[in-house]
Amino acid sequence: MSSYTVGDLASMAGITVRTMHHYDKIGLLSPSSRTSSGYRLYDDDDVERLRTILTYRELGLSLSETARALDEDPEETLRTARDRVLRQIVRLEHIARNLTTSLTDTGMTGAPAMTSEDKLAVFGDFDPDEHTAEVTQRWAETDAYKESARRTPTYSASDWEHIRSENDDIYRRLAELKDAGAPASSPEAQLLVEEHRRHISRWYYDCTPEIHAGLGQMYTSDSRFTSSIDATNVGLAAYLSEAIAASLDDRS
Amino acid sequence: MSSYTVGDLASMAGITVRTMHHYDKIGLLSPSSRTSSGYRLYDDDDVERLRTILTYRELGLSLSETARALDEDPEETLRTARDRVLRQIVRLEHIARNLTTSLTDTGMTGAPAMTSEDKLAVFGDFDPDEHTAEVTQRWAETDAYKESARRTPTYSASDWEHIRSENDDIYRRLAELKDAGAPASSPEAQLLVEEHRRHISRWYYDCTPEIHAGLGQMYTSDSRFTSSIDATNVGLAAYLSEAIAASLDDRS
DNA sequence: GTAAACCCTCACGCAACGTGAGGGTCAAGA
DNA sequence: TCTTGACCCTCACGTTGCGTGAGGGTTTAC
Repeated sequence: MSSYTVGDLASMAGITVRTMHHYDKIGLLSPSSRTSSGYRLYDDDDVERLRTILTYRELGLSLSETARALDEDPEETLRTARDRVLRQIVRLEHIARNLTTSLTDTGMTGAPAMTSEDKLAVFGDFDPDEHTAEVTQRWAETDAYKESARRTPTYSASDWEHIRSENDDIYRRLAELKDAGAPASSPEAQLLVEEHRRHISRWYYDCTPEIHAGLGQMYTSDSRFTSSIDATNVGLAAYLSEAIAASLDDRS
Repeated sequence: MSSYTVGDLASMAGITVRTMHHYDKIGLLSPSSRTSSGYRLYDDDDVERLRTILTYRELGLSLSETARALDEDPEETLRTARDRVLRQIVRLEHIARNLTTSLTDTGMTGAPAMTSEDKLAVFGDFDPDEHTAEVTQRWAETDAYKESARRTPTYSASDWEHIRSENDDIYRRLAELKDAGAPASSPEAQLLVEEHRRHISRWYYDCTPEIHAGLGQMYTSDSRFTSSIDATNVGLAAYLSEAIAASLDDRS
């Protein structure tokens, strides 16, 4: 059982003593003991906790989110974090693509990085998927959404094409299952449900299973969703909705 | 010549009025005029400037950096920004891969998630940032880690493989040019020089043309570099070195 | 025995705005 | 004309995650 001073731990972790003080003050990581003269003393458990904290921080969680995550299921946290990281990657890739074209284009006018598509994108002039806008709207009030509410990235035409085809693919495969008579709770369908959730998480917003469940309900209760989805295959909306509901039952 | 109020511009750009006020106060974007009653009025030039500002912000520049960038060479700014974005993508991709691995592993075994190894694995032994590599090192020496220290599998083997193949590819193509008799200053060679620089920027550190030039000199003056590069093709180190030097002459 | 190297607790500063408070301004409708 | 609601204005304090001293004890090494 070894113990460390603030300085020890700070240099080990590559952070400053001030950061340790800060984590102590906000109650995120308090030393397990103090010396008679008031020096902070951390033990191995504290080290472990700090490691976890720093991991979450690296993943982009705020300190309050980290505090919550420490009391929750690590797997859930990691899943959420990964979805977030993936969306971040998509966003950066989009930016990088535009930067590259801007750089290789001869047009070095006064306004940099601004292809006409960019200008539209920045000002959100193109019309994004109506349904997602609706969804985002509805969920904008929930805490779950607020937490990870980053601006929705602006996708290019080719991005949208890609997203569309990915989406169509999921619908198509799901329709095949449905027509083959597989129950909505079957493992095959459940895999597609998870893929569907990840699809939304990756391209739109952080779709937790709970939010996904809310979406699923709307697929049957909101006719705009229903008709949109049933355009691929009649009855698919209901099937998907049922499958999503089943996935939740499965978890609990 | 149209003019807009703060609210107009804010809603157009998808930002808040407060943000506009802020940009005004810090002198980043002040309205070109005011009404008699003090309302801010922005003209088309202001709109253009705001667009550029938001683009830079999107690229991750701070507002002070943005202010500087507005007065500088757009191309240089974009190049630096892109390198930064690319490195960021690499970092996130690495994290995402490891998160996926952690998730599927724990999911299958049912083992408690987020062991010490997991946490190290998320960032692992590949980290473009030298500093954090040292930090990881120091972590590994704590008692807490030693206790539970089983060897962490090298998740980054595939990363390195990828980097190696990318590097080899550049060398190979450059060697072809050399053997075909193309001068080091030829456009084809220069394209590869740029690709080489970007390769380094993407995987290792921010390699400015100046740093690149320094590297190029070492390729001939430091035998360790020379022999390593000449392993692909004898004389390649000198050729690459010359090509890099030529790229600098070209710029000035 | 003293100097260097730690540690402590305030407490203000920074970025980039969010969020009211308290109060004018402007076009539209009763 | 008068009021209502949707704008606009200027303070000015709150937030996050610390940085950076200020002023002052404590420990350790020579």
